Amino acid sequence: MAPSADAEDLDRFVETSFAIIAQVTRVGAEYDLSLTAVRMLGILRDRVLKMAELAEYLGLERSTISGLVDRAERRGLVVRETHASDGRSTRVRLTSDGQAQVARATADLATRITPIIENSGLAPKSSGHSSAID
Amino acid sequence: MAPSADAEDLDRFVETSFAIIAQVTRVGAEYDLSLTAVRMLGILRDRVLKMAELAEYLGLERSTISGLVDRAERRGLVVRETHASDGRSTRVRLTSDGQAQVARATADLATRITPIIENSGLAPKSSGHSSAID
DNA sequence: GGTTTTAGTTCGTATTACCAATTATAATAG
DNA sequence: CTATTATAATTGGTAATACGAACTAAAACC
Repeated sequence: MAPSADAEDLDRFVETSFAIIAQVTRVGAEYDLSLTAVRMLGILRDRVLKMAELAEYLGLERSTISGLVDRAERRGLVVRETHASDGRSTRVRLTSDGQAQVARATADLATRITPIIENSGLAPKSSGHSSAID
Repeated sequence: MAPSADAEDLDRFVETSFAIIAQVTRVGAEYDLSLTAVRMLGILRDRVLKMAELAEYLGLERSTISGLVDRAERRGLVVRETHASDGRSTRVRLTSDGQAQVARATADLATRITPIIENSGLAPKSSGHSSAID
């Protein structure tokens, strides 16, 4: 089950990952979004999450998420919605504008990432299929 | 040549990359090093570079590198060496302490990354071989 | 010698991130 | 049913990260 990777493969995989993140960062920069902001918007593509859940997904402190959402909200990319039955809880949702930007950015990304994969020494494992970007 | 990736593969690759970077970030945090600091030290593993070259490798401004190297130098991980024949040029080199930390961190990383690769839907392309982590 | 390039640094500002403390709401105990 | 405890998120303080513009110092060019 799955030909496991040796030390060189690991190095190559880390290297390729850095290259990809560099591209994500670059595309993000074109939209004036940080890597973290891009990650957050990517996660919110198909979900509505509470602040604490976002923190969990991103591996960051709740206080960091507050600022992150503040800035995204100020730009109209996301909105905060107060939970009906629990007044403490806030849920974050992409606006339609946010959705549009994420869609465009994702398309840009695909273009940039393809050549990296082709030169990575890594290949998709035939067709397993089970997408989602988070 | 090389079975090229479809849209789902791209998504999966981006997702896996984020997962890996999250692990690199986590291991870095254990050594109190940022993702960028880890990248820098990784690059310097087998090289001595000028400030401007480091900026190039990392895709950052020279002014950012100044601060980054400042902090790493303050901790004894790297040293600045003035070029003999060109008084403007500074070269950055890992100290032996820096080398030791990078070696340890790299080993830690391998442990954490292996399972991600196994579940990534991606596989090393047989044996091409040509390592290096930068 | 004087101007122009090149290499790095410094300064001001915004973002990112952490931790500790705080506010507001909910749940639980007595 | 108030009083305590727990949970959700925010605020404030600090450090690191990153940028661009302005600056210093050392070459290179003419």
